[in-house]
Amino acid sequence: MAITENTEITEAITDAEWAVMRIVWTLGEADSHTIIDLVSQQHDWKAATIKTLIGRLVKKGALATTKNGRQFIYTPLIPEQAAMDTALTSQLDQMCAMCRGQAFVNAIDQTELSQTDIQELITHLQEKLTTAPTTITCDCLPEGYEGSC
Amino acid sequence: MAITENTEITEAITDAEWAVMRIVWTLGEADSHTIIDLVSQQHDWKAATIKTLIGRLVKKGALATTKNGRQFIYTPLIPEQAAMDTALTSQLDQMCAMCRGQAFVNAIDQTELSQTDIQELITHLQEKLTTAPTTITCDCLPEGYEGSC
DNA sequence: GGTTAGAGTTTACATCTGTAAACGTAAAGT
DNA sequence: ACTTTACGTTTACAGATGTAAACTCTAACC
Repeated sequence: MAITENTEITEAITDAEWAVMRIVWTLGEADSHTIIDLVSQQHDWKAATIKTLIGRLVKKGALATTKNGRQFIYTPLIPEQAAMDTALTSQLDQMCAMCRGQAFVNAIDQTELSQTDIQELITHLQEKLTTAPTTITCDCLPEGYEGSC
Repeated sequence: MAITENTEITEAITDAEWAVMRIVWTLGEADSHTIIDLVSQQHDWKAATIKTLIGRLVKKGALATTKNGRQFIYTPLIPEQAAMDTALTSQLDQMCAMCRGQAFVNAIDQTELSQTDIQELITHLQEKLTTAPTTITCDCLPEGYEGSC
C-alpha cells in the first residue's frame, strides 16, 4: 500500500521538461496557471505546449498532483539535486573514463561557483585525493585492447 | 576555400553515436570494419546499426572520410575534449545556477579521478576562489521574481 | 439553473533517435 | 571475365521529443 505507485522514479527528464521542473522545484508546489505563466516568460512556448510538458511529467512520475477545486496543485516527486546528479552522471558515464578529469576542469572553468561551493569542492577533492589511484585507464576500447585517447 | 565545408561543427552527438566516436577518437582513425568490430564488442548492436551511426556522424560533420581503395578511413572532425565540454556544459546550463556547485560535488564523488586530475582540479579551484562571488543567485524564476531552490 | 471560462486530456504532427534490413556497386578473388 | 564480398547508401519503422491545436468537462459567475 504505497502512497504513490512510484513504479520507477527513474524516467529521464527531457530538456524541455527541465524548464517546468525548475519552476516547481523552486516554488515547492504550483498550479498550472503559475507554471504556465512563469515558464512563458522564459521560453517562447504556447500555453498548450507547457500543458503537454506538465502532463508528461505527471505521467512519468516526476510530478504529483493534488486536487484543489477545479484544478491541480503540482509538487515534485523527484528531488532536484537527484535529477541533476543523474543527468550529469549519465552524461559522464558515456565518456572516456580517462578524460573525465579534464572535462571537470573545463566545466568548472566555465561555471560560476560561489566561494562556499569552491571551498566544499576543494575539501572533497582533498579527501578524495587520499584514496585516489595514480592513473585512470582509458576505457574506450573493448576488453583486452590497448589504447588511450 | 575551406578544406572541409565545416558548416557548423556544432551538431550534438547522440548517446549511441558517442560509442562510435570514442573508438575513432581513441584510434585516431579507423575504417568501418574496425569500428564495427570494436563497437560490437561493447554494445549488442548489429553491424547495420553501427553503419547507420557512422553515416549520421559523417553527415553531421563529426567524422571525415578519406577514400582508401574500396573503403573509407574515418577521422574525427571534432576533438573529443570539445565534445565532452559541450555535452557537460549544455547539461549544466539548463540546471539551476545555484545548485551547480553541489552537482559538481556529487558528480565528482561518483567519479574515479587520478591523483593528477584531482590536484589539477584543486589548483584550478584555488585560483578560481580568488575571484569567486560570495553567492550565486538561483535563476530558476523569470526576471524580477524571487525564489531559490 | 444556465452559461462560460479555464483546467486537464486527446489528438496531431514533424523531427530526432535507436535499431536494422535491403540494396547497389565496385573491389577482390578464382 | 565472373562471381562473390563487403562497403557505403537507402529505406524502414517504432518510440521519444518539441511544439501546439482541439476538445471535454466541471467549477464559478450571473
